[in-house]
Amino acid sequence: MTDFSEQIYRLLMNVPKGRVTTYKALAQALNTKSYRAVGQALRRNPYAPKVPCHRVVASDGTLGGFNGKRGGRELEKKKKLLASEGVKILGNRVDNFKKIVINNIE
DNA sequence: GAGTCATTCGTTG
DNA sequence: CAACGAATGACTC
Repeated sequence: MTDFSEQIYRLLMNVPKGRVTTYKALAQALNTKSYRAVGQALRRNPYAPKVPCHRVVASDGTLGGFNGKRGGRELEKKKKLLASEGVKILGNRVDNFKKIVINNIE
């Protein structure tokens, strides 16, 4: 594992349940410009249950990569999971995203 | 060593 | 208002 993934995992851990993060925020927290890299590490999910990749969404509040990329049926699952966490999903966007999104991770 | 990728921003139609 | 392309850095094979 790389320090990069380690940092992401740590940041996700700092995101309380019922809240979501954006790739941009993570990338900024890691001081990187490649938002993709963040998603890449999450996609592999080096830390399966510890890194709730579904809690990470695009900067627009959309589901981002989990949408229509891989069949999309997992998307439904994630949507439900997020709703279960307190994050309501409208279509493929996060409700109150602006309120639950964390633009600034410690 | 090369290819791929879960994004984002900017510009143009 | 909407859509397309270009840029970037990391991870995997």
